[in-house]
Amino acid sequence: MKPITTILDERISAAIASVTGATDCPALIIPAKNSQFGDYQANGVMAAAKKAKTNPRELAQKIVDALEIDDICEPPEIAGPGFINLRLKDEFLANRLLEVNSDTDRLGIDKADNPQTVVVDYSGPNIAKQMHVGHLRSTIIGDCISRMIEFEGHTVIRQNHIGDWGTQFGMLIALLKEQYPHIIENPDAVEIADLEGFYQAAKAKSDNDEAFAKTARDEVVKLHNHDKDTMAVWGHIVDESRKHYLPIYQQLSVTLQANDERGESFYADKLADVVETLKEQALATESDGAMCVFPPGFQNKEGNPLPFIIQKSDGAFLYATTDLAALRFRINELKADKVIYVTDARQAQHFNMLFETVKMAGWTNDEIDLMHVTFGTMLGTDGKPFKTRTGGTVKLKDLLNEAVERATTVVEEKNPDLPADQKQEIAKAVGIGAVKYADYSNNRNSDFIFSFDKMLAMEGNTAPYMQYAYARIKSIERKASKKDVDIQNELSGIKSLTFTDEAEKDLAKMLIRYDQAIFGAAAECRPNYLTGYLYDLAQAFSRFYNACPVLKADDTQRPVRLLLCDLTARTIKHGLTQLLGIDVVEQM
RNA sequence: GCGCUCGUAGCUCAGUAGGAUAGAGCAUUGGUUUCCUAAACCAAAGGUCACAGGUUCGAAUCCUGUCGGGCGUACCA
Repeated sequence: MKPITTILDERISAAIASVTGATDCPALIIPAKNSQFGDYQANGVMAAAKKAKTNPRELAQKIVDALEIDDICEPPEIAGPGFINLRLKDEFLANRLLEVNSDTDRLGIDKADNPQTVVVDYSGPNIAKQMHVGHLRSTIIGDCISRMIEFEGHTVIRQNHIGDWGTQFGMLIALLKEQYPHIIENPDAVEIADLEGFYQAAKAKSDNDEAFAKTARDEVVKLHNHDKDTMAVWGHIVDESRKHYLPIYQQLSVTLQANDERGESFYADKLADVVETLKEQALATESDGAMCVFPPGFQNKEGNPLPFIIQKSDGAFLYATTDLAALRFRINELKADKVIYVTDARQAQHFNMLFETVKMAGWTNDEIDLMHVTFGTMLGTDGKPFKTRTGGTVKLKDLLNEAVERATTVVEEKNPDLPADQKQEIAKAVGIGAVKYADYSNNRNSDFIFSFDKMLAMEGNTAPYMQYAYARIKSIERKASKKDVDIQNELSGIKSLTFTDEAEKDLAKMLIRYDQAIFGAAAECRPNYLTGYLYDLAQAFSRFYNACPVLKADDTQRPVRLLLCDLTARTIKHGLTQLLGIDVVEQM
């Protein structure tokens, strides 16, 4: 279905063109800022009047006179300096709602006309270490972006650019070989429960033991030469690390799979060629012994050109080199039309230089959209970077477990009589949902203060608020049979709708706006646009629920209300589970 | 120094191309439960959108400057 704003925009833009002759004056339709102004407003008339050098209110009148829109709206009103205010006709709203309602899979949202291939790079844990809170934002924001773009009908290629290569693996391999001499023959027999602890031990040993440090360096060389024994141990480390982070993805309902991994190791043998190519193009030059590209517009503290270093003076490659190789791969091999990097804002300069270098090298073109989706830092309630009480890094596993524990307490309090396994299911959905939602609902560019108390207060714009709205609808459905209401029968019998209460109409108007919420959120990679919509929807439902009895309504009102309930539940469920990866529960 | 980013109610935050009287939640005050889940609903109060200029019919939003916070700025990722 064509979005309402698009329909209105086309009609009014056409009217503007017919009156002024200008075809470059869009109507600028948005949902009305204030309900007293109707349902939608056109903001474009003032700009059009300026271009045509006429009085905006007079122009608005001419546009309204030329406008053919009475199949959709009540007679438009002109207000203020030249706004055109539009109010949907009940009949149009009702038909639109029926149409959305009948589309079980996509809720009236068409797939993209021109599907693209979109590479989304997110999460990217360093596998020698546990996932900590720093990985949370990239992981879940990237996941939401992937889900939204995929739902729009594009082909999404998820890339988990894991840190699985480099000097730290030399140390790990050296220590493993030392402690488990048989690891080469039978790596699977060696279980590394605490990979990070093991890594810390290896690092400490390397700092204090010169012989060990040399062995570790030798292992790095062997790694680069794909020495069979060393690779076997390395492969085992990667396997073991997967046991740590895949369950966390599962717990978070993040869609990343093992086969989305394309880590640094994958690009290791492509790095020399990256440097060679850039040298041949005379883009890479030597400076202080390092191979550097100098994209214009960047400078260092001394005011000199800032290098994008692609090879260290000792010959080693860096993450800039790997990112160059990865981006070239994504464009050439994965055929990306768009590449989205989801990392924190501190890396903005790095990605600007990366994109600039790739443009200079001619590896990309104007058709390909390279996008760095940034986000701010997660802070503690003291406004400083989020740490444990003792000042350590907060492990993601611990944080998620605490969220579920706290949610368990709330469930016990609110609903002590439910079966234990159901309480556990609710606590999991609420706890994890609250953590994810708190992140999604913020503007991702802001630093945000992580507070269990705030997110699990479960009031306001939080996941539990929406989960609760959903559960209340499910409760109505459960109660229906006891009151001799056959929901399926009533719903399927609906041929037309008549609204009898403002709360019904307000809810209906929210329900037909889901498409816009998704388009806006996906286009700008801003999950908070989607959560904002879902919150508005849940609020509209809560008001409706409060004002309009459903099961007790009479035969003329009940089918409409049942439909509103059913579609609200489906929309909330779709938004939460399909796009945000947050579970809903039947009861809470 | 240069660059990026932020500064909105007591607190935590929204504010989707420059649009109308700047919005939520928490906290505060008051109201709603013989009724489908009160994890809810309704209402009141709360603002110099850091500050100063500018652009224009109109600025939290764009430009310039100032102040303040965070981050980045040559071989970590």
